Amino acid sequence: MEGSTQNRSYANVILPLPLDGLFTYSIPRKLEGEVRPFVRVKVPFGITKTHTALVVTVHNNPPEPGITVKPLISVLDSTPVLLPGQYRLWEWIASYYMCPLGDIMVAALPAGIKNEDHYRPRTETYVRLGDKALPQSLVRSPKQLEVFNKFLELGETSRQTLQNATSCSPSIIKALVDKGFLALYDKEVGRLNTSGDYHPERIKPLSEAQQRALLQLPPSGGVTKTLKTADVILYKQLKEFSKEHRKKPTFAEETLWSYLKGDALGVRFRRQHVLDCFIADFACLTHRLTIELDGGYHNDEEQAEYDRLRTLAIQKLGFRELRFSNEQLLGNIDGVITKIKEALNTPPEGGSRRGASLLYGITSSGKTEIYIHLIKEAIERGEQVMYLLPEIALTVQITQRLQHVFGSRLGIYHSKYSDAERVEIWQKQLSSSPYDVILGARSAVFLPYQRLGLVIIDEEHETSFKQQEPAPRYHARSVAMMMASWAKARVVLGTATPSVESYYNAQQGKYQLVELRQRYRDLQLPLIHVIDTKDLRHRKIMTGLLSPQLASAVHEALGRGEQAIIFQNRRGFSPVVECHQCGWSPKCPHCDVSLTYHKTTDSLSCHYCGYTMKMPTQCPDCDNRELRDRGAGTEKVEDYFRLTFPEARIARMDLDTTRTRNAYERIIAEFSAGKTNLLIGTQMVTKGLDFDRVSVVGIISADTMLHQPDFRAYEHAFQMMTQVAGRAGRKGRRGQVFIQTTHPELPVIRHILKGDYEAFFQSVIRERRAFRYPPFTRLIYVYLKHKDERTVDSAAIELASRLRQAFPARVPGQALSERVLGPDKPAVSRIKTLYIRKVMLKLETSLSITASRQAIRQAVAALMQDPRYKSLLIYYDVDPE
DNA sequence: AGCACGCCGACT
DNA sequence: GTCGGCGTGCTC
Repeated sequence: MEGSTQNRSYANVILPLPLDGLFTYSIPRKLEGEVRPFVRVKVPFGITKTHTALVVTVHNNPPEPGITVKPLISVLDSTPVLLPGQYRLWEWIASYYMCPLGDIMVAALPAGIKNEDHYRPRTETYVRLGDKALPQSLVRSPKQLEVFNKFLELGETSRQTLQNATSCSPSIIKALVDKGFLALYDKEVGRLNTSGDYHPERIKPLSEAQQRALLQLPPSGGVTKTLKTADVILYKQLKEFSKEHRKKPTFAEETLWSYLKGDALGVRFRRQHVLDCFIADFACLTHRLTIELDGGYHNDEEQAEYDRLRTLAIQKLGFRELRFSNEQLLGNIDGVITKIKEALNTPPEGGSRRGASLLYGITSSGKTEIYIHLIKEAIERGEQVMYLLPEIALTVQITQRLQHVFGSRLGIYHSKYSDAERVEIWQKQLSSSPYDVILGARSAVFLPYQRLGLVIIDEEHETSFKQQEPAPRYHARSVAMMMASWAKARVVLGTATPSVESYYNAQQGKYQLVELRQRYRDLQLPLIHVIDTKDLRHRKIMTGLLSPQLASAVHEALGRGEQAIIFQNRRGFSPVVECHQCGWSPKCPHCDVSLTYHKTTDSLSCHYCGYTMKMPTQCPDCDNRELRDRGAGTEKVEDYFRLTFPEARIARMDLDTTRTRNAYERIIAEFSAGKTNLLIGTQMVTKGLDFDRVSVVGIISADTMLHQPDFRAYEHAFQMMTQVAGRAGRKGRRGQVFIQTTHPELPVIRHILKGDYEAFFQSVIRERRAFRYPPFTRLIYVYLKHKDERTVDSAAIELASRLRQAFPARVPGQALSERVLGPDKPAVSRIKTLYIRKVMLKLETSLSITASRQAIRQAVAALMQDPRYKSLLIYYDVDPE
């Protein structure tokens, strides 16, 4: 706008949007001195919006003509929020995983840094009931009605939540607002130092009367929501309570006191599980905790609560706990550590990076002791340590243990932590006194590290290190190894069931292989039985879900006061419901999947988009009342066990029972304490939990794992089953594992049975080589999405042929040498009303990645020239799991 | 992503 | 004739 172009400077920034590339803004004179790389700035974007962007470069080159430059609005930081090396990592991820830089910014920065000046409250658009619903204007469009019903069900929520819950476009909500049914307002969320993400408003549904009045429906009208009266009452009390006590000590403290004194309000809080949400808050705010509560408890429950609070205090305040447990030491620990250290300090021939070690140790062979030892040494050298674990393995057991050893030098970082806490850790890592050790899930790779010296990736084989759904689809193991190589840091990969890639690398001499073959105190490996369910069913010996062998083993174990774990890798009651007469089966209206029946809620739900409906009482096609369910999920397994073992104390652990903040830990704690003795669950039960009294593990059906249409199916099946099997048999008795399958003859099963990883690896690697799969090739999936099926289909066919030109088969005419496969309809070929196709690229590792990526981008760009494909959505999955 | 613009069909 | 659905394009 101003005339002078002298000395006028510009900033190139990243926006937290799924857009590639940087945007250029001019820097107003008065802000010139403040804008530096990696400070956040507020910028105008589009006609109405402003965003918090991150400055990457400051320069004097006016942008190309035709681009209008807007001035940035303000500068939010006086010091950078990123270390220089971090941006390099972002660039690497964006290019390697073929995703927009903006998506990486979204994934990397905690929301509090990303969205606003984190010292001020952040606002979110919330939806409430409109005040002037026009009497005659009924909600006519089915989409609007769906959204509105969802709103009635959820109560006041953020606009985003409502949008996600219904997978609707923003315009639908806007339409409802225009009609006066809904209204929007800004709400402050995510204040610093509140760790619960609990918003009382969220649990306030509308009364039935309100709903009906609003919808102008007769009493039996379309709204079928059961109101939770208790929630409303609770909410009111919460509100009044907080109003009264605003000036006093924090709400959380009062609430907690109220509970501890046992007065009525507190008791109700307890019963409602609301208290849990405040405990972390409380621990975060005050030191008085340990002093005031000490000795003040009367019974076991309070004692347990106290222990929990103390743990939180240690975590949140860096409070130093001076109690050390007697670490059980293995006889050979010194030898092992010497060997690892040797490996870590000797770079492989010709390589510039430090060596990486693959620590292959069977369950309870003492891997954690080794990590602790290595971490201590790294700290002594003045280095920082990044310790990655899969989300589900980050349990109290492991965090407490490290807490005991490293106290305030340890920071914990994962998605269950509130945003405020994540911001705090981020800030601390930027400061002059960062945590020496970060224990975290995959997103911990994005934290700033100033002097990274050791990277530990535990449960290295876990597929959850690879992010699946929103971009960036990165593999934390690969990212961490990249970081380590830049920082010249040492790497330890630990696992009881190495991934095929890592073990192959070890064999090739890229990693040093360290094996721990001895189990702690010479614990015996469990005895594994493979049960041929096809045969048993055929001979009518088995009719339900359980073979007689497994049933009697469970029976005996429980009788002896021992415990059992039952694994079924599928949640819900049954994955398919079907009409007995005409074969009709309920499908998701938005996705290409059958709806899963959930008995606890008597509803059908889609595990891809979250769509839910009531279970119909009769078939809508032929009115037949007999709807049968096929297949079994954890709910059905639970039901079955309750019938078969009425005396058992059963707990179920899956996504549905662990929704709330502390449910997971509670289930584990109860099982660990023996309050329950039969644990039924999905993958969650396989993870790093050490129970002493589990003598039987049952795998209800191995078939679901073996039949995945995926080249990694056997690898995953082997890992999963070996991991569950490892839960059996701790002290004393030798554990027993029962694997029920209709394919007992498969080599994988044999390998699991013998616990023979080497043989399993050999058979898999042979196949991978023959069929040119990783680690011999690199896979890139190209996904195409569109709401019209014919459009995606033709686009996918065209893209595949363009790619085939760029990547011809190595030997023309020989199917096995194809580099481009597909297009395919993925197993779930429609999600959230979009049809999906996939083209697979199988590229030799010898091909240049950079050149390949460019060729792919070119092919896609050429495809997008076609006006029919303008609303086509394309994204990539590099190194899919 | 999210917002505005602009084109179509179903109502006053 | 207009309202409001929905598709398209653009954002420094």
